[in-house]
Amino acid sequence: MSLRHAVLGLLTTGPASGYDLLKRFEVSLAYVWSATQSQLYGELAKMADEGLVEVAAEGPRGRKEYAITADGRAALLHWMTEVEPEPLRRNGMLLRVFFLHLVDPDKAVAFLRRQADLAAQQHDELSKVAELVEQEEPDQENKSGRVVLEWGLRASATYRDWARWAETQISS
Amino acid sequence: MSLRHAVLGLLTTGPASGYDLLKRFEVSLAYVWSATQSQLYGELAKMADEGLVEVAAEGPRGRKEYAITADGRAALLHWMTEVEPEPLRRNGMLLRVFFLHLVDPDKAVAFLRRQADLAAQQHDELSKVAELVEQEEPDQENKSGRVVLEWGLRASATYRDWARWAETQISS
DNA sequence: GCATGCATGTAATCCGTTACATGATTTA
DNA sequence: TAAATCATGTAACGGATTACATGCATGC
Repeated sequence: MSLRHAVLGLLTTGPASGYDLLKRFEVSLAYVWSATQSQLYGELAKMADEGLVEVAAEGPRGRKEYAITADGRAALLHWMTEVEPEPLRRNGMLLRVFFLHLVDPDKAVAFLRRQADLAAQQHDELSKVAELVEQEEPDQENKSGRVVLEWGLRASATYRDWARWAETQISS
Repeated sequence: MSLRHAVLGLLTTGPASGYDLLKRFEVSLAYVWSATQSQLYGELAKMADEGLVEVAAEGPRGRKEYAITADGRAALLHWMTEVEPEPLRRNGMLLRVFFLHLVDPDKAVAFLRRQADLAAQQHDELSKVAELVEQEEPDQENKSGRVVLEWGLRASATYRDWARWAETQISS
């Protein structure tokens, strides 16, 4: 049920079409909340029905620009502060590690090495993003973004270091 | 598609009924892979159809004990080493943080404080589990479990420290 | 005029959750 | 004998993915 809240959040910076939103899901929200194209269009239609958004303008090629309504804004704020985030309960990487004693030790090591490499790579990419962001003028809006970025940096470093440590545990 | 692999992994230690498996999902796999009762029974029936598991024994109250087959074992090993884990792409807590500039600063701080507390609590609980586990005789099977536990310890500590740091960022 | 990008929509299928429904066995 | 636990199954619904389908506008 969070897709609509992600949409509402994105619309707080101004009206946007489904197409615009899709790109913002792919870029800024890539690792925070993902959505497919067909999911988005369907959800926007439902949200318009329910009065959370409205079509503010129509453009060429059937483009519809949606704007958040007062009801939509209220729903967003309620969800942000009154609804508890669901803890994550599915992690395919960890599920594999849980049964890692079943595979050849060299395959287990290769698996962990790969996870460490992926995490290291992600950490490097985020570090580059962080450099760019640090040069921007700070404001309220990008402050939240920086806090999320910092989470990414810390999480990827933790993941990388854990995978390297795990490798030593399996080998011994 | 990982539910079946979780089931196969659990069955490598011996035959079990849907009911047995459900409890193991709730306890050992709680934060690794969750499943509901109706999902499990449905999946076991499908897996039996496909020859990944078989009914090895029947007991009182209609109890059916499932055992992993050679095909099931092959499917599990293939998935473990040849199929890349899906990166996580949805995190409701981070989605809220991404839009945290939209709420009153005191509500934002309260949100982060709560996340820090939850993470700290989880870290404490896992620490207690770790103490118990360290007293067990080490073997191949619990080695994987310890590696997962270590992930939990590191992830919860990172999460806790990040949330405390984020609080200072929002307040300033 | 052709390729690329903009732009929306629908259908089929799968996975997951919630709720309902039923009944046998054990234990206090 | 009543309560707790063991044990399985199904139906309805909602959310997510994949694939299909279509067509306009812009820039080269």
